[in-house]
Order: sequence, then C-alpha cells, then structure tokens
Amino acid sequence: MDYQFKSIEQKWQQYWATNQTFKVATDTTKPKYYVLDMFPYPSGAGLHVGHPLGYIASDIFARYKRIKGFNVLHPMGYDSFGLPAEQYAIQTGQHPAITTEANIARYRQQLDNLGFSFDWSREVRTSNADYYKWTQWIFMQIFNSWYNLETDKAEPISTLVLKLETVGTREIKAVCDDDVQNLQPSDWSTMNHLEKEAELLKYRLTFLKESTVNWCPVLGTVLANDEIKEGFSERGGHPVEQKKMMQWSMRITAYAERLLQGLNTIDWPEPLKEIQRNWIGKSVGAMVKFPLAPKGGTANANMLGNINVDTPPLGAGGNKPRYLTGGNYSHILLDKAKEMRKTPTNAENILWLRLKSKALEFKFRQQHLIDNYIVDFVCISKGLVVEVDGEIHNSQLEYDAERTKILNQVGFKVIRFTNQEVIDNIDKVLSEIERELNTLNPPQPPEGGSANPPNPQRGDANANVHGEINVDTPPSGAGGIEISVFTTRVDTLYGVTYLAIAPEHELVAQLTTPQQKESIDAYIAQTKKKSELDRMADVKTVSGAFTGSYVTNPINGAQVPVWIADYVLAGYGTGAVMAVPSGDQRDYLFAQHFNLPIIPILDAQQIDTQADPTKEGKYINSGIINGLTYKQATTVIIDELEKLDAGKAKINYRMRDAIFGRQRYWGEPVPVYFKDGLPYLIDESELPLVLPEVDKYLPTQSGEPPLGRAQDWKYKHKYDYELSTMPGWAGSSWYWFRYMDAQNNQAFADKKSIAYWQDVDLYIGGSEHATGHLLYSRFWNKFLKDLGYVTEEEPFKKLINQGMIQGRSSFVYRLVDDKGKPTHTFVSFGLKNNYKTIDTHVDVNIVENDILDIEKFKASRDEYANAKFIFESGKEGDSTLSFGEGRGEEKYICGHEVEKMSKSKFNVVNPDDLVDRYGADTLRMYEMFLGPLEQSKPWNTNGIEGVFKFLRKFWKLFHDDSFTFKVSDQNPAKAELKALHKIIKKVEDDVERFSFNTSVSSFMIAVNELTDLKCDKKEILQDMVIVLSPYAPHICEELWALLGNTNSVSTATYPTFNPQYLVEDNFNYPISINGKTKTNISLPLTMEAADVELYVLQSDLVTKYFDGKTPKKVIVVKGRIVNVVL
RNA sequence: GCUCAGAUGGUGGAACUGGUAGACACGCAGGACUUAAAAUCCUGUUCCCGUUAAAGGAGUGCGGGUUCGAUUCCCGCUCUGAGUACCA
Repeated sequence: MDYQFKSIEQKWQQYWATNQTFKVATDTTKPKYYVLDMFPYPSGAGLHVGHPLGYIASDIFARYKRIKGFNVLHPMGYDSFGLPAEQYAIQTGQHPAITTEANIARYRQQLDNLGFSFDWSREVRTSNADYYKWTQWIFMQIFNSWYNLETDKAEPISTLVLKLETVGTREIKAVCDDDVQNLQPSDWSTMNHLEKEAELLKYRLTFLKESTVNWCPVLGTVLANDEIKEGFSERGGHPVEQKKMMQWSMRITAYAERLLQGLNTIDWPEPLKEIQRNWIGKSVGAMVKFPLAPKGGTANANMLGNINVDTPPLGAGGNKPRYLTGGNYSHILLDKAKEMRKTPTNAENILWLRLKSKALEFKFRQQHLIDNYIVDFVCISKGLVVEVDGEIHNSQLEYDAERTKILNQVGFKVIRFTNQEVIDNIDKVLSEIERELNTLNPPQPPEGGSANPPNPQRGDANANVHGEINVDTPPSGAGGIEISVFTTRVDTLYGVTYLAIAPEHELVAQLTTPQQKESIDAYIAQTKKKSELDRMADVKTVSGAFTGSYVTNPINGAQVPVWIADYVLAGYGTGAVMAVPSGDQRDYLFAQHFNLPIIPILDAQQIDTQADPTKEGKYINSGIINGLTYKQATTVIIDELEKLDAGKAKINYRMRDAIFGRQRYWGEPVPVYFKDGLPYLIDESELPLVLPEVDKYLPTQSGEPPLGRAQDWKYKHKYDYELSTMPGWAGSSWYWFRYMDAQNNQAFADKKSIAYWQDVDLYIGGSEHATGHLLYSRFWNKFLKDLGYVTEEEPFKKLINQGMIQGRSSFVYRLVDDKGKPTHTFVSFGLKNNYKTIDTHVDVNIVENDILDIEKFKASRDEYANAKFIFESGKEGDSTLSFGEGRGEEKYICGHEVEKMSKSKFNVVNPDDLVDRYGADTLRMYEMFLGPLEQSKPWNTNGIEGVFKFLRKFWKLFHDDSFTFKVSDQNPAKAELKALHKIIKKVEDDVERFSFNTSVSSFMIAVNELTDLKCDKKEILQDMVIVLSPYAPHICEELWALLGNTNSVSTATYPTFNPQYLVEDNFNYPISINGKTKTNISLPLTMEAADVELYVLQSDLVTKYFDGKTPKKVIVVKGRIVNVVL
C-alpha cells in the first residue's frame, strides 16, 4: 500500500491514548527534562496554523529527549479564566464555564490531530476549583508575608510582628508603603487589634491600596499595564483611562533588583530580557532635597491660614484602609449623577438656584459623588450634606439611616428636608442650612488623621474624574516644605536653573502664590483635558506655568523658581525634576521658551543650539567640583549632600506594584472577607472559595462587581467577601509547578516532585508575554522559593520565542469600467498594469501556488458566478476549459501581500484542513521546514508538497514497487552507513541548537541518497526511523511496527553516532587563485600541507591560470582549501 | 528619538569557529510515461556575455576597511520588522 497517512495517524493517536504512552512519573534513575509550552487561553476561534508552530517544536524536542534517555515532562493545560468567555457570557447569557468547556474540547481535538506527546494525565485548568484552590492558597501565603531587606527575601508576617513587639520599626528594613508609622515596641503594644492590622497591611506583600489604575469603562474592569496597547485595551481595543481606586496590589517592587539580576542567569532571547530590563527600569542616582526659599514664601506666610483644599476628606488623611469608601464605583455612579443633575426635581431645582447664587456665601455642589453615594447637595469645605427627600417610606428610612451613617463616617454631617419644606418655605430652609454651616468646623478625617495635609493627588476618585483640583484658599507658608527630586546626574546640580514639578504634584497647591493661582489653575485645567494619547503625540510643544515660589539649591544656596510642567510625570521618581537646561534637551527647550537661564557646567559642553548631556571634560561654574571629572564629581557631591542632610544616593525603579484584581466574574475569587473595614483571610481549611453563581455577569445596580449579585454569599453568613476576582495572570503565575504533581490535594505540588522536576528546562512561547506572564511568574517563583516551597530562583532556564506566522493574502484584480464601476472581468496578476483594476482579497484556500482555482472561485460567491477572466497568457474566457487547444492550461495568477492573519483578509489557514489533505506528519515537518523557529514569516503552503513527497519517498524505502513491505537483512554498504551517520550527527546538532528547519532539509538529503543507493537494509532503515520519529511520529511508529518491534518507537534509543563512517580518504580541494575558486583537485587527506602545495603548484589544472606569473604566496588549509596568490 | 533583530536567486531558506555562496524545497522550463489529464520520474534553473561543449565576467541592501581569502569581522549609511517612549 502506498503511504496511507490517514489511517496510520488515526491508528497511532489511538494507540498513544489507550496505552498512555507519554505518561511520566518521577523516576530518579533517569535525568529529568521539563519541556513546556506557554499556557494557551482556549479562545473560541480555535487554533490556526500559527499556534502549533511552538507546540511542534517543543514536541520534537520532547520526543528527541525521550529517545536520548531522559525522563521528559511535557504537559499541557488551559489558562481558562479570562475576559473573552465572559464577554460572550454577557452577550448571550451562556455561563462562561460552558463556553470554556466547549472551546477546550475543540482545542484538545485540534491538538490531538497533530500527534503531540503530551502527558494528558497532568492536564490543568485554571478555572477548576481544585486548581484555583492553590492559586488562592498562594495568595494567602503572599498576604501573610513581608519583604525583609536585611535577609533580602520574603518572610512570614510573624517575624515582622516579633520585631514590632521587641525592637520597633527602627530595626525594621522592609519594602512597605510610604506612610508606615514609626513605632516603638511600647507604641505597638498599646495599639488595638484594628490598628495593628491596619499597620501590618502596609507591609504585606499583597495589600489594599488606593492607586491609580488603568480603567477600561467598556470592559468595566481595570487592566494591567501590559494589557494596554497605545492607550487602548489589548482585548477589544477599548479606550482606557486613569482612575483612582481601592485595589489589591502585589508588592512586586520588592523583587525589582532580584528580577533584574536574575536575567543574567537565564538563557532567554536578548530582546526579551531587554524588555524586562526596561520594564524594571533601574536608574542609579541621588535624591536631592530643595527647601522652599523665603523669596517667594515669606511674603505670603503671614496672610495665610491653614491649608484648606477643597476635596472631600475621604482619601485624604485616614491611615486606615477603608475598603468601599474610595468611590470604587464612581465610574458608573458618575454618569448617573450627571443625568440627575440634568433632571432635578422641582424642590431640588429651587434649592439649587439659591445655593448656586451663593445665597449663603459657601460653595455648594449638586448631585455630587461621596463614597458610593450621590448626595443632593454638599458644601465640601464645611462637610455638610443637604438631602431633599420625596415621600418617605419605611424602607427608605432604613436606607437613609445607613447612608447617613456612612457619610458621617467619612466626615460629613447630613441634614434633610422634604420636598414640601423646600417648596413651601425656601428661606426657612436656607437659614437652617446656614445655621448648620456656622456650627461646623471643616471636616476632619475620621480618626488618627495623618500629619500630611490633604492633597489633590491623593484625593478620591471624584476629584480626578471631575477634572478639578480646587484650592479654596491660597497656599500656606514655607514652614519646612521641601521638594525632593530624583536625578541620575547629581553632578549637574550647579547647573540647575529651575525646578519643574508635575501638575499633579502634591505640593502644587501650597507652592502656588495668589498672584500665580489663576495661571496655574488654567494650566492644570489644560493638562487635564489632554488625553494620554495627546500627550504622547504632542511631545514637542513646550508648556508650563510658574508657581510663584522659589526653592533653594542645597549645594550653592541659589534660589531657583518652581514651575509646573506636564513633561514631568507624576508617576515617576518623585514627580519633580531639577532642571539642568545645559544638559537636558527638554529642560533646554523649556528654559529657552520661558527665558530661564542656561548655565554650562562642563568645559566640553556645546550648548549653542541644544543641550549637551556629555560627561566629558572638567566642571566649570560648579563650586566644589570645579575642575573635577564626572567620576570624581559624583562622589564629591553626594558626600557633600549627605553632610548637609540634603540628599543621598538612591536607586530608582520604574516598575510599579502590580494591581491584583478585576471587577469581573470569570476569575478566581479572592479568599478574603471584610470585618470592620479590614480584610481578613478565610481559613485555609475553607479553600477553595468557590466562584458563586450569579444571575447576570454584569455589575450590580449600585456598581459593585458581578460577584455582588451572588445570593447569600457571605463569610460565616455575616461578612462581605471581596467582590473583585483575581487578574488573568494569577493562575498562570505558578502553573508549571502544578504539572509536577497535578492531582495532589494536600499541596500545590508535593515536595518530592518539586525536588525532582525543579524547573522548566525549555519553555517555548510568544514574546507577547514579556512583561506580563513572564515577569509575574518569576516574581511568584522567587516568593515561593523564599518561603521554602520550591528550590529554584528562576522558573524557566531556557526560553525560546517562536516567531509569528503572518498571513499571506491573495488578491484578484477586477476590471473597472470608465465610471469606475467594477465589472465581472478579472485580469491575471502579470497583466493587471495594462488595465484599470481594483484589487480584492480572495480566499487563500482556493488559491494554490498563486494560481486561482477558477471553478471554486466562481462558486464562492453569487457575484462571481458569471466571472470572466483575462489569463496570464492574455487569452480571455470564463473557464480554463474554454479553449479547444491547451484546454485547462490557462492560468489566472493571483497577487499576494503579507498581512496579519485574520478572517477579514481571507487568509486564515486552519491546520485541520492541511492535516486532512497531507496528514499531521507532513504539517509538522512543513511548519519546521518554513524557516528558523524564532523568525516571523508569512504562512505559505507553497512548499508543503515537497515535504509530503519526502515522506512518501521515505515510505518507499521500506517497500518494493508494488508497495509490499520489504527490507533486507544484508550488511549495509559503506555509502549507506555514511548517509545514515551523517543524519544521526546532523539531527543531534540541529535539535540541540533548535535549528529544526535545517534538519528537515538534511532528512531529505539522506532519503534522496538512500533512494539513489536503492538501500533496503534493515540495519540502516531502522535507525532512520528512530532518528526521524520526533519529527514525523506517526509514520515512524507504523514503520517501526512493520520492522517487527512491539513497543512504541518512543521507547527506542537514539542511535550512537560513529564518526568512523564519515571519514574520507580523499578531499576535493577547491583551488583558488587570488581568492577566486577556479578548479578542484582531489587529494588524499593524509597528505601534508607542504605536499599539497607542491602537488598543486605543478598541476596543469592550476598552472594554466598563472599567466606566466610566479605565485607570491600559497595558503594551504588541510582538508579545507588551497589559495594561490599571484 | 532610543533599543533590538534583520536584508542572500522568481519564492521559503542553507552556508555552525572567516575557507567551493545559493544546500534542501517550491516555482518555472524542457523531456519521459499517457488517447488525454492527474500522479510519477528524468534534465536544467543566481545574473550577464557567449555557446556544440567551453571559456569569461559580476554577484549575499549600499559605501569603505581588515585579510591570502569576508554572507560571516570592523566603520559609516539606507531600508524593513519588533519593542519602547517626555524615565529626570
């Protein structure tokens, strides 16, 4: 029988499944090898030809390592929590678990189709409760840990408590929040439970914090930085905005240095490491403190009273975490508030008209967001809420009481009037409000208020969403205010001519003098309006505003002005820059634009037209460092700053703590409940905290995440659970450990398995996970190592990025008539320039080697049914069969272009179709044959025939002309052994360096040679089967069985390479004259170089090129080349 | 702007430490088999000049350099792709 790939492939896929051929166990007698593919998300679209590229490579590698005697762990599973299934659920009401299940089934079928050697007994799914139980468990360990800088690792929180009890914060070096308290053991012992818990939360490696997040209103969730591409969500392309929310975060910054250093120890592609290095963004420099100078400050000091910033007191001072008080859901409520403002009740309208006209001399706002409530009217500076109610029902009373209570908690007094009271006697209402206002002091934070004044940057969501930063009273005096800046060029300190701070900087309000207030407010308003995208697009425009204040340069006492400018980013460093116009181009442009001085500080600087950031030359205009070089100056300045207590050396990282939460349904529930406003872990024995059922996958009416809909979902029937779920990266940040011991229900993986498998030896996947999955995984791995659960510092020793497979679109060219209307005539690619045409995508599946299948094309769409063609030959017709002579020989050639693979471009190729036509073995080999694994390339089926022919040719070696299986037991000839051992060596070399494309070529060469030799020797062919089996496993299993073996070929041993067979007696020396090859001479390899030279120089073949000249020099490299120089 | 990767026939690509550039495959051309087609097999196929065969010349994005010898190393440039971006 000819090569029947269909039945062969089915047979062996069945065999592997039934016999669990690829099931592995910990086997300490063999060396381990762990080959892993990046966790796929089972999307509804299934696999296209791009996906299996990496899987095929890793499978070849795994199969190769197996026959090389390794115990290979090669598992597969699904990262099955995620947004697409949930979006689909919202649209259709279908439970995401059902969609996910269906998608996984399809994935599995497609994967099986390709004959992968996965150990399916270890399959994991992140959305299974017995998996996410351990994700939750790890979360609990992280919550229960802090980062001790002295030991440079994470430790259980108990060691921190011990320190607090015995030595106090002075002896604690931790990575923690900025606002931790200085505590003596005596302070700690007097704190109550709540206070202690609140303080500990600032140290925990996962913690609640109000932070600026990337909020995507359309998806209704926050997104990680790496899930955003150019201001839009990666999934779906929806706009993303910055927003303040109370969020779970992970203190990944604690690991910044270890994450950076670890990169030097792992074998990853350089670009990938580079991305991570940039993401971590380490810069070495110094912190310098610039105290506020009397110049601008003292004049104001007298006239200024207390600081009074018109933001609600919510986010301002309290150092207690106040979950659900940060206005988490203002994105939804805000729209409602706007709507309510537009449609006031009659009573509201009457009252607002009076309040607005400043009848009471206090500023009021209407329908304003406080916490998660929209209050009717509020005077923020006095902390008074005025509510106007309609008819009062009992249920309403209860609700109002709750509402009042919470508003009181956050520092507001609430007074109420009925509609009737307002309508009947507005003046009486107003005087009552006035009386209340006069009795009230400005609102105070609930308790334990921080010493810091409230500031706009830390303000609640409202302030930001409204785009307002309101300063009701002018700023305060200089009292001890200083601006810290971070700089990597502390040596340029003498060149500072102004300070620039971010418009969002916390000191803006205090620094702004009354004279400058107007322009500062205007500038802030202007920057607020600019979207992220605008700011990115518009980097050239110089803009800023002077605050009116000055600070003192600590090194020379110079007083320099403080400006705000949007080129300074609030989120980096301290949000303030010491501007050195002579050395920094942005500062230079700014200084030029606003006429600020530019002081050169190095004699080598060229600053006539632009800044010069050089470090060359000697310092000038620079006080104590004049005449020094860069290296000397930096140390001198830092020493001096430390002496003055005005600064110190400092390392800064760009990386921020990772937000750990999604306001979505389809994810792991966070094993946390709230009691008295503080988060607590549920008991370990209560894991898993199962994802509850909900009626809809949408936020609740009050704007809580979908989990808020779950009926009776309370901890111990009392306490609220955390309602957000874990982010997409939670489940994938530790999954490689689960594969080591997938069924374990006592631990995430058993110690022995972890000790045996250790880490991933080879990890294959796309580079798109550079800053997400791959960074978080390294983080969790290091954490788990710190706590002693795992053994290795890095999870993925060797990583390969497979290139992207791009689409290759095909085009037909349609003639247009004089009016530009498309006709029914299509012109072949080569002739299209002679006509006026428009190009149209045509389905690549009806195009082969750029030749259009005319009949299929006409059948593909109604409008093409009557299509006419101008063929490449210039002949015209409506079918290739329309010509008497040369019927069927006319060709319509399509044009092509490389584009993204997508349905809309009709260039998607489904691997199932190709498996159907050529078989899995052919597809596997063809995908490898396309080119180097790491390289991106367009998908193109043009060469697949060649690979298929190769497999048939291989099959023929084992069969006679009538396709009867026939091999001989005769001893192989030397040439046969040579062909075999060449490929044995070649495949070893190629696989070890992941050059799969070159080994496919070499297989072809070997088979061509053996075919030419008419080789049918079992001894040769059997080894060939083993060597080829990682690439084309099905056909090899079949032939292996036909050769009389009863085990799977995957249990065979890779043949040993014997260099003896490759040794040649002669070498055909290429003879070059002046480096140009002219001829070849075959000489024995035993001949010494001098003899070769002698022989070559008197050979007629060579001397005829001499042209009468005498050779000046002869180079002979033994076994390589002879070069004669004339 | 910065960082990284890359540029070789009509196409995908090979040449691993500087040593015969274009392996292997596709496509194309010619031929065999066939009533015909498909399939299969054989021959040729970097370009230019020339041809019976030859012989010659050019050639790995462009311009230089090092070397007996450069696709490979060095310097400068062009283009393509990817990542990143007011990072102080």
